[in-house]
Amino acid sequence: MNNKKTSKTKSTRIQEQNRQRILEASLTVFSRYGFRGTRIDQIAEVSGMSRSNLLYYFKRKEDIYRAVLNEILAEWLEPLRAISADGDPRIEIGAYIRAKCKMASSAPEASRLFANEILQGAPMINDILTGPLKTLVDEKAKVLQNWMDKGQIRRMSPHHLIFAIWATTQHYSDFDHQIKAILGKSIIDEEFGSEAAQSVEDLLLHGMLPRHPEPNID
Amino acid sequence: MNNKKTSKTKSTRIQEQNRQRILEASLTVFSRYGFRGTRIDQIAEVSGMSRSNLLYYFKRKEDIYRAVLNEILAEWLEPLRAISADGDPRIEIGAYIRAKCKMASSAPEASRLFANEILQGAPMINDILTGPLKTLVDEKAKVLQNWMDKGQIRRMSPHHLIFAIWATTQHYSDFDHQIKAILGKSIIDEEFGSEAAQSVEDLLLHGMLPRHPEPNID
DNA sequence: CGTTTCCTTGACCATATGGTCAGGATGAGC
DNA sequence: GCTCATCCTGACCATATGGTCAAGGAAACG
Repeated sequence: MNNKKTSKTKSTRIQEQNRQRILEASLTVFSRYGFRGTRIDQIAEVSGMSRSNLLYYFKRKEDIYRAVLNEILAEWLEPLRAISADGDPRIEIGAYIRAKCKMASSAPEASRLFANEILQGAPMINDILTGPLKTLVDEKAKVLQNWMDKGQIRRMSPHHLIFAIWATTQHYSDFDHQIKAILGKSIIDEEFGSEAAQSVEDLLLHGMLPRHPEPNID
Repeated sequence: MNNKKTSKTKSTRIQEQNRQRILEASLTVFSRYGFRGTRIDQIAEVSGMSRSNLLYYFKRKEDIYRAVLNEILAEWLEPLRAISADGDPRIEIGAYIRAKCKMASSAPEASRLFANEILQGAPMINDILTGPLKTLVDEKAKVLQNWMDKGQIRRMSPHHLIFAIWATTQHYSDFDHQIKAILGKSIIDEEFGSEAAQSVEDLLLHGMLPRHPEPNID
């Protein structure tokens, strides 16, 4: 039953395939309707397999949900982790913003899944938010604070700055439908994606960099 | 008190009261679980009345949902409408940002309801998004554009600027739970609310104002 | 008081939904 | 081909859910 039986039972490529198929379909449906609003049959339909078969791979609806969540969680936080205290803030934060925009463009459903989960009170990932996420954010806030102390970026609340980056970038995936209604363009569209990325990066960098064009301190 | 009871027109204070009670409870539940994830019984429970009685006032779940949506829609767009083309951009946009933050603080559920509706593809308000909302946004985008042409704010995509304001302000209500997990503070808390408002206003204004401290051009 | 209209309720129904199960189909190794 | 483990399915079940209904209260109003 348990995957990984060390040597032999390799979870049979077919198993690997179907699990993946289910997870992909689940991401689509869960990201749209949230946990409670999602019906197993929908996932089955989207994944193109019978509900019975789907339940053969995941005993419970909640199991699928948690699996999807876990699968994208690490990758989701990666860009923030990548911010280096030793780098130049313009470069580091600029890269972070671009990475987040890239993700909004290439994985909008993941963003919406988290949005949905948070909206519903984060019942499944609350421990992650208050644990690893908080730790990571606090750590990077210190990095920002350090840059501020050195005068490399303007003095402001580092936490709020992080929230602003999250908000502006994720907005393009979470509210994609609204933006589509207003502009007729979607973040999925690569061209619009880079246009949005540039806008956000420009606005935020200008907002956080000191007014007097900071002399190169090399 | 009973001014208009003679004709068959309802009003009937008791009716007015109960409808309101239902709408309030509905906002709470719908904003959390979205349309599909919400159960009528939940609304009944939160509103403190029997499901039968609730269905006496609203025949269908969808009727309640639409009613709530409509009730808060106009008020939701009001701040954007209030932006005056004749004012100073710093004042106008600053006021807009503060108004949006205020709403995020005082009516976070309304924000979350919209967020949920958009996430689910805006099935109920798509016509509003592509109609009145788009019109309003386009109109205000022109106002911004005009300010840019006059050099009062930096040149950038006005639409993306509006999105950035929406994103940063609404983030505090939509992702309140996440912020609470990280900072231990909620946008509901008045003190934190104004702290957030200041941060956002400061960051965005600095981001959009020209670098060289714009001389008063009065 | 009686009547009328409005308000509330519990019982009821059809269907949707999450989840189980026994057994049949399929494929891999022999 | 044969065997066994894996894979898949339709039938089935218990409960949840949206929604209806008839009838029992309460309030207005003469």
